[in-house]
Amino acid sequence: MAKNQNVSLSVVRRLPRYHRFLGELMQNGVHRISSRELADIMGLTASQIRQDLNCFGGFGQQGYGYNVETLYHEISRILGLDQKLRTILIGAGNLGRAIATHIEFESRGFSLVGVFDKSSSVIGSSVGGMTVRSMDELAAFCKQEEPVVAVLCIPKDSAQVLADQLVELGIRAFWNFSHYDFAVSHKDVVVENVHMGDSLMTLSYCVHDMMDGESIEEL
Amino acid sequence: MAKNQNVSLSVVRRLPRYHRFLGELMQNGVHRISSRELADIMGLTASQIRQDLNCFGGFGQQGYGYNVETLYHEISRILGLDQKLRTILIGAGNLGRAIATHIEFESRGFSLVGVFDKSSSVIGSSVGGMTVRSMDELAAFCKQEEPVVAVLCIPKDSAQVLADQLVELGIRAFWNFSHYDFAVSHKDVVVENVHMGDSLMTLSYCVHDMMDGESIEEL
DNA sequence: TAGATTGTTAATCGATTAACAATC
DNA sequence: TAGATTGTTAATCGATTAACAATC
Repeated sequence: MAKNQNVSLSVVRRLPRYHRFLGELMQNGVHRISSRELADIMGLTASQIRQDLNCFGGFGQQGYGYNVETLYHEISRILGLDQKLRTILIGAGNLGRAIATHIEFESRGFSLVGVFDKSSSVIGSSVGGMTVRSMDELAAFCKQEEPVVAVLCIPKDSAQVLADQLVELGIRAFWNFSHYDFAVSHKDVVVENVHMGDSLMTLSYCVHDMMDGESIEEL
Repeated sequence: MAKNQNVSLSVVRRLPRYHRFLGELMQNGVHRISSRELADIMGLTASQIRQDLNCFGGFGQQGYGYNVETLYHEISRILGLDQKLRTILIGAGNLGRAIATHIEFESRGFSLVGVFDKSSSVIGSSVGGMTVRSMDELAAFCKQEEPVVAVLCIPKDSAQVLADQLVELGIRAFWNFSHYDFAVSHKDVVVENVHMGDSLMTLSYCVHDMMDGESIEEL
């Protein structure tokens, strides 16, 4: 039924934001919303919202708008949030521990089943109710537990070395926090990069751009 | 001299990635590179690289290409990495502490000058060589130290409440890790959102999309 | 029914790619 | 000089916005 053939990444990246706003509307007891109202709240155009949603099907009703609960659940389904992709996290340093404890994997379509590190100083310690395992156990663990997703919270060089090995062990998707650039990567493997350093540098540019604009005051 | 008038955000977001690859080339002792070679390494087109760079000036030389060191330093300058924007971090929970210790602010144009939290259980503790301050000290601290950037590692509701107050105190830019959506925000204030939850949900979609494609095997 | 709002097609806008003259 | 590669203009592609007939 779903007509999600080749939906562009631009559209897909907006879905979680729709999901977030619709969840909030639900909490506020709003049951019905038009594309125009939602557009005003989210700072988009009504056209764009209707175009985006119609990539996946006609969820609205002419003359009425959209039912908030229905749309929320449809988007949940489209994103696959009802699934539980078995996930391992590699690198239990500052960042890895924060992500393991801070991120709600379960409500986002994932299930964190193992945490690994190479350093004996953290192996055996507890992170988010999970015992950190040695990298030596990785292969056996993957054979037994069959995780499909790996969260990489390790330095660039380790990521580069580990990537191929993880694909060999059955990993099909990476949530990559390392500075290693997966851009040119394996076929049939999905990579989502979270390059915080890049994000911060972009902010730096924007701050200076804004401040320059102030002093010169162009026409 | 710089002709960076209204450079699109698409271009700006590619600059940190150029910076990263050029830094690596430098480390590998490469002194000269053509747009074609760089494009091959980065998985872009040579046209795009030349277009991007020419938003800021002609850094290359016909028949030769680009000098790696020169280009690296030019991009550093364009991004403002030589500056040190005074920055405070709010929220010393799991994520806040990880960001304070894990992110290299100094090499990215920022200088972390204060960490704040409202919880007495972390106030006074040390994070990345800094003592966590009480939120009660925030106003006085801002008056004295004049930070311009705030990193928000706090829950959505706190962020919503705090945002206006921080702008009042002179904050001009936010690096936002909260689920609060700054999209429709103050004028003359820059916001860079790092919505990890959205990123993870996007990954969920992509994984299912890839796996669906496998079983159906479409023409 | 009349009013409202969708789904969808057409028009516009912006970003990417191709082409090539300029020039090192 | 001849070869290579840029800077820049033109062509293409994709994404966003506008318009409107369909319909609840």
